Amino acid sequence: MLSGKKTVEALDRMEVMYPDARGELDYETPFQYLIAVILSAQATDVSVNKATPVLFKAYPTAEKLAAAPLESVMEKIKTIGLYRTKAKNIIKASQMLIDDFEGEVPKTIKEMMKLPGVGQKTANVVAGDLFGVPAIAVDTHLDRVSKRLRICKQSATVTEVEAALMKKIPKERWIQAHHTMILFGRYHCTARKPKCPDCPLLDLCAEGQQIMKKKIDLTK
DNA sequence: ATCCCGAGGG
DNA sequence: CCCTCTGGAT
Repeated sequence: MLSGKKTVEALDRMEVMYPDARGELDYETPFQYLIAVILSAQATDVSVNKATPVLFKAYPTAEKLAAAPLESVMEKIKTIGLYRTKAKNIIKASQMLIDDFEGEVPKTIKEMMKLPGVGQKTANVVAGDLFGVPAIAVDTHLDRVSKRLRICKQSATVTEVEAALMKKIPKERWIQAHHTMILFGRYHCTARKPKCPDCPLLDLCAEGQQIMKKKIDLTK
């Protein structure tokens, strides 16, 4: 298992690679950010950014989206995928914002998770980015990167990955670490063809060294 | 554990 | 063709 000290060292090097990492979803209001993050589940932010301008032009506020016809919303977000579930979720979530949260995005992770389509990961992202609530949202990239670096064990659940990261990374760095690790995972430590030969973290990475060995063995 | 689910990359 | 994408609900 990678120590806390080496985990921070790994994070430092990732921040050199991605100095100004931040979310890449487009939005204009807190409400729109919440919706965009809900829509980004199992989808690329590129595909979300392609659909949301049309959606937010028609339904820019919780009031508008809460009253929107299901068919119309489905059609506008169809290209994102998982569109039936997501259309229902964002309409219902908008209705709940009006009915239960005075039309505002709730300020706590616990309250946000009452909204349909909002789980631990989405709530962490939104609370962190909108309200500065210290949190580390573990998505597919953080999960993969953490396991390859052995920051946590291979079998760790999302909650366990989150706990390991929170333990090993200073609290004031949690939110930035999330964005940095996303970009590192998205563009460098990719799921399929990770750029291990060109990785500044290779000496810290158990998986990377294993992958490199296999390549050498294959060429042999 | 399984379903949802289109777009893009390899 | 197959895999992956800032997951969540059942």
